[in-house]
Amino acid sequence: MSVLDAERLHTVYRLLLAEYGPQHWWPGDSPFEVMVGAILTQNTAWTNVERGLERLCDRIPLQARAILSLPADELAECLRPVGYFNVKSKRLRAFCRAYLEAGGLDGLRALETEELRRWLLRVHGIGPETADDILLYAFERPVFVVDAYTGRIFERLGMLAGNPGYEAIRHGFETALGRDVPLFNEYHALIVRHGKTLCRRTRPLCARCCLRESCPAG
DNA sequence: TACCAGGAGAAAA
DNA sequence: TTTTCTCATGGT
Repeated sequence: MSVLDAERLHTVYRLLLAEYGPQHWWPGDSPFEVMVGAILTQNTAWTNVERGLERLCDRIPLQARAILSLPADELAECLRPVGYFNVKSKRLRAFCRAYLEAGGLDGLRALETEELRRWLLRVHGIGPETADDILLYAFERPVFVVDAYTGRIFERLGMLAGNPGYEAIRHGFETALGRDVPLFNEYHALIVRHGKTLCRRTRPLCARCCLRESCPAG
């Protein structure tokens, strides 16, 4: 049973913010760069994404038409440091085609949040987490991003149980916290920061975890 | 050396 | 419908 109540979630947020400080996400100069980064960072460390973006931007401007103008194999070669470069080359091209067909940034901005989310999920290579990354960090829509760290950390805190699934967890956070874009932005970034630092599967259960002494789960 | 990373889609059961 | 497999470079 899940117990994602507002008070406990805010307590965890305050602890994380006190421990790590503001994370200033997303690291991208434009909404389009955020969207590209969201696709490239799937199951990949951000440092690898930065290398790939740098190689890509050395060749072309970071624009949908320019990306599509690159032959698929050359795009993949640019993306080699990212990992999964053949897969991500196809996904990025699919996104760029859909993006242009939808009328670019203005066309997508005109869509209501749920409509935009459905549009994103229809694009090859964009699943729930990537769609929500894009909604929150590129379009500033009040959508909470759930990732593997979220499930891992809040299960350990006793606030999630029984593998409730992506949508249920997302709904739980959004219901408890309200539609607060700055809070969602910082909270997800802090979860990732904490997860990277202390909560890998192979490490002891939050041995030095900043949440341990003040664990909202008691 | 082995494990993991800011997942998603295809294939198999 | 649910579970398992595949994609891949770079850091720890």
